[in-house]
Amino acid sequence: MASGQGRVLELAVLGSLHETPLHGYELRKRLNALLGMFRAFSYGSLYPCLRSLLAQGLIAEEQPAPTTIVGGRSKIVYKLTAEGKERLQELLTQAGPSAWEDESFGVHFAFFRHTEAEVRLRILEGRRSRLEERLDSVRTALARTRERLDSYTLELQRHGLESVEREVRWLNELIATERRASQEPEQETTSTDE
Amino acid sequence: MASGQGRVLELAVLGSLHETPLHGYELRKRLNALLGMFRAFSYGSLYPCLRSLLAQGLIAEEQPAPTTIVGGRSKIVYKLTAEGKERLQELLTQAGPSAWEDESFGVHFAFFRHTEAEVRLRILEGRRSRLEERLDSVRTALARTRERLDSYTLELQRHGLESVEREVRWLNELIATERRASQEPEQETTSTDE
DNA sequence: GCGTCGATGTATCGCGCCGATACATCCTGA
DNA sequence: TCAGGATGTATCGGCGCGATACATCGACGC
Repeated sequence: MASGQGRVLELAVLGSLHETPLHGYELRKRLNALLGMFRAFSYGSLYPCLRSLLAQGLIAEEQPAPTTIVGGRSKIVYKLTAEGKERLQELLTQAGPSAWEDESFGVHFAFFRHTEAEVRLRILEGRRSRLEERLDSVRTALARTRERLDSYTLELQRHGLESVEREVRWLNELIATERRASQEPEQETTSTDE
Repeated sequence: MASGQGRVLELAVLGSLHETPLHGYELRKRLNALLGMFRAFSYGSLYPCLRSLLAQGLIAEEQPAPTTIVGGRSKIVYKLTAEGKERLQELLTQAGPSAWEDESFGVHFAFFRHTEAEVRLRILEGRRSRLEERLDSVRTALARTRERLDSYTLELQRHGLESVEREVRWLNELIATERRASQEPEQETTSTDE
């Protein structure tokens, strides 16, 4: 497949490094603090990702003042290159399934600050329809079920349905807010900052 | 690793086949109807899993009346063997991290009907403390954050926190119900526990 | 001074499982 | 009549998690 379809990590790393240079260990901490509620980043994917990004020239090692280093303490600080910033912008522009699936939506959302309003809206709507389609399929499957389910299965269904419905409602609010915000500034063509 | 640590699929397949014999396609539909809100089972893992279970003798192919088959229509129906039932019981007895992690908890819960009350309780409590520990780490990381976060990041945190808190509350209710149910047969000690 | 324990730090390996894809048959409807 | 959709089995690439292995550091007790 065309490179970089499912790489959630690439966006996560590039996005984090955009704020400030970091080394692997702290990068992971940041990421888990930011998205720990949704997913858990691990070294097993982080370091290979950093290596790959380094090889692509999207990030670079940053040397601290070498005089202060005494014991040759290894601590590799990475920073975004110009190409990396470009790539990040490119990733932030993409509004496709790779943006609104379970694993990736949170990451994309976390960097919405750097995303264009139009793209934000399309991602939010994409996620919403993804969830609604899931609700549909589960509901119809449930309705077609002949045998009566035990109470645990039922409770699991109920809880799952409720969770997803709740997220849909959350998305509805976000979408409404986005729409409102994009129409409010009649005068002035909005700030195309950075 | 000792075999069968992370295999959520094994339990899912064995558990489903315990109800009634099924073939791959329908097995997947069942599973996705049952757990589609939490995860999506795919053929890419289902068929290899079936093959593995078959090789282990935990499931077996079931022949329909061969006279009615005309065109050599392939439709491989699997059923649980005696060993399979044993293995299923074994899996249902295990209350460990492999039971209360995100991907596996739903599957274990879905078959709680066949699980001992004590094991059910331990899994529910394990899941709860898993979530609380996650809440803790994210909350403290958030509190330690110096820089002020943008509104999107904040909203993501808020939503994530709320979702997890909600699940904890759900678990609390379930645990209370389990406790009540296990004490009902005795005269009540008016337990003011916790 | 000495041991140990936890946090910091980089790195790799196995492999479970997903998504996409291919291919074949059956049924339904325009 | 034939296209399209549901049914059905199967494989391949590869992402990313969990476990693990090291190494250094500061803090603590003793």
